[in-house]
Amino acid sequence: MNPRVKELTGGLQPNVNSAGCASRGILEHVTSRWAVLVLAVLLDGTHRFSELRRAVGGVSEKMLAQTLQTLEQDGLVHREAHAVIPPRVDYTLTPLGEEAARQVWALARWAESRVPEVLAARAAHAEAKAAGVRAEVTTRA
Amino acid sequence: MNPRVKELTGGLQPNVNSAGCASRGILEHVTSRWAVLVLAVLLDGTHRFSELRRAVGGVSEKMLAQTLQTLEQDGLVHREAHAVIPPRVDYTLTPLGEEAARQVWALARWAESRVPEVLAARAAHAEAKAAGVRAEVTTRA
DNA sequence: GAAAGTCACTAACCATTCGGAAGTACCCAC
DNA sequence: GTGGGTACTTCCGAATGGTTAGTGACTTTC
Repeated sequence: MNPRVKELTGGLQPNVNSAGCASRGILEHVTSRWAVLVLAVLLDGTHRFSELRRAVGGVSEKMLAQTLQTLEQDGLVHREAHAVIPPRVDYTLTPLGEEAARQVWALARWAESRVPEVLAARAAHAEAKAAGVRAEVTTRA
Repeated sequence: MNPRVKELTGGLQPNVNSAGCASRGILEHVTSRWAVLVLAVLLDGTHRFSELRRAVGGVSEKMLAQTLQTLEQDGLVHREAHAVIPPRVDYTLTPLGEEAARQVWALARWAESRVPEVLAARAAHAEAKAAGVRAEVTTRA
């Protein structure tokens, strides 16, 4: 496609780099703070609300409920409410959700495997900053 | 390992599901709103600040600067400032950053490929909600 | 000369989103 | 009666993000 035409028409293909593109919103949902963790946990199979709550350390019931609702709306998670008391709701990944979950699961494993390197980088950066060696491009008077 | 012992000691392996774990922070940084996009763009190679600003639609200079700083501190991005006027700063993925970038790049492509399905799910969900078919577990009086 | 432009940030202030705490309904156990 | 279980919802404050203006050192234009 002629680049000028693409620029004028905004392009016909989804592009996460385009601010108004639907794929941007989808990506934002999937990579949001709690969704990443919830999706990865659900890869183990169906979970109840309280099971998810316990599995994902630090999440509040509010944020969990909110996250699950978003994932359900996007069609990534299937919610099944049982007509029982106490209430029981099961959450399961849809096929679409599984695709996303596999990817964020790998990302989570990557983060876990790289803790020493990142911690070392942070320490080095803090040290360099304390020594004032970071090049200053725009110097404050 | 004995599950009881693991529970008491908090586990020795990094685990994103554990709220205080360093890997949680790493994952949060990598999956933060603008980092995902910046990492994916940098997979194409070194970029200047202004190039990144243009490539990632919708990001402000403030958020871009903030995101790049975080990525630099985590050791995912290498920042190289040139002693020239106008200022010129180049950003390049480190080997560590490349690993993360490849994963979020794949996720971005996935999001782009699944726009129709997600939009359909959202429409179906809105319709079901309007029809009031979502099962209510805790009914308001 | 003044004004505007380049670039990569930073500061100040306001807007939006997220988080903490409490509440909801209906049951059971002590 | 109190407290527990479950899956949410509501209210209000805290935190983050967005907008706007500013910074410095130069260059170009009028």
